Amino acid sequence: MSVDSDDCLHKSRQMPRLTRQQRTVLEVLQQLAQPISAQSLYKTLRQDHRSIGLATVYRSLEVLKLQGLVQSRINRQGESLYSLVQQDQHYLTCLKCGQSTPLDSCPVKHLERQLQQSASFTIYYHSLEFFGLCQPCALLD
Amino acid sequence: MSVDSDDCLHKSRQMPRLTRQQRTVLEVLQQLAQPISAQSLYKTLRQDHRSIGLATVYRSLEVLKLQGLVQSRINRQGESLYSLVQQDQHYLTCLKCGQSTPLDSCPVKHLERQLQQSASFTIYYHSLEFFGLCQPCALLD
DNA sequence: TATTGACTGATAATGATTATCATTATATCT
DNA sequence: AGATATAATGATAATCATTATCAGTCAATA
Ligand SMILES: [Mn+2]
Ligand SMILES: [Mn+2]
Ligand SMILES: [Zn+2]
Ligand SMILES: [Zn+2]
Repeated sequence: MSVDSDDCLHKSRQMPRLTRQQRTVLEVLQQLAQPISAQSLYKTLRQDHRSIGLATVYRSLEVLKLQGLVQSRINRQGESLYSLVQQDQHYLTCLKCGQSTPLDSCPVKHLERQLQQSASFTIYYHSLEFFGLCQPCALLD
Repeated sequence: MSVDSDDCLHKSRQMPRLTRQQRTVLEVLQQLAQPISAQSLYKTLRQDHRSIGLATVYRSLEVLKLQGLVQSRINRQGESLYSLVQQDQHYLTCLKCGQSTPLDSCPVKHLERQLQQSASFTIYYHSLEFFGLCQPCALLD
């Protein structure tokens, strides 16, 4: 009889329960539909009067990634954007103007499952992005 | 009758011929089998006594990307690595130890051609990478 | 050859991320 | 519970790849 039902969600080993700050960071990501940078997340929390240290924001995101809960991609300006792993979004990005258009579905879901089995590697998420020129930029030549 | 055979390689418009520095950067990438950072490329050229300014290295790489000749990906430390677009390499990367294992072939070549036609977007290259835990790191739990 | 605009390189500025370290919270004992 | 060891936090400083600046140089064209 489980007294603490939350335990069911975790592996048998001494998987450390998430700290208050780590849960806060996770909640922000859950409420957001879009990837967000660590800096923005930090500022968002300050405005909400739920401030946590900037270093802790970075550390929490790292922990959550290692748990397989959070993923990151790096935008044009070299800034990391974080989101839940279940957000599985991919983009066409223009090298000239930087505009990103999302694809309407993930083309490699199946491939990931396939790889998962062949390789001795636990896959948490993937990144896939196409780069080139959008129509307007291509016309300028 | 073409007097200058090199012209055949370029589009009709006034595609500016590459400058000496831009050609130097391109040559380094051609001789290398591995992606290289702008900083390393800069140092390599210094040792070769073919020095060009660091800013020019960055600018040249940008020009070459816009020409569809060069691609970049961002490594674990947030540093951009550059290579020729024809190098079509993808990795499994461990979130804990950072070790990257290359895949032995590109799983999305066909997909790229398919997208190219449907979308009004000129695709130069793509990035695809899988993240998770390698066996040793997964065992440590 | 003079004019014009693009390219270069030295250097300074930027800004996201990481390192440091004293403090605080949490877990593990007796 | 109280004592002790261990991990997490937050303020701040340090790092370092990249970008901005700007004066000087090169290259094309008339
Ligand atoms: Mn996907
Ligand atoms: Mn590929
Ligand atoms: Zn564009
Ligand atoms: Zn590993």
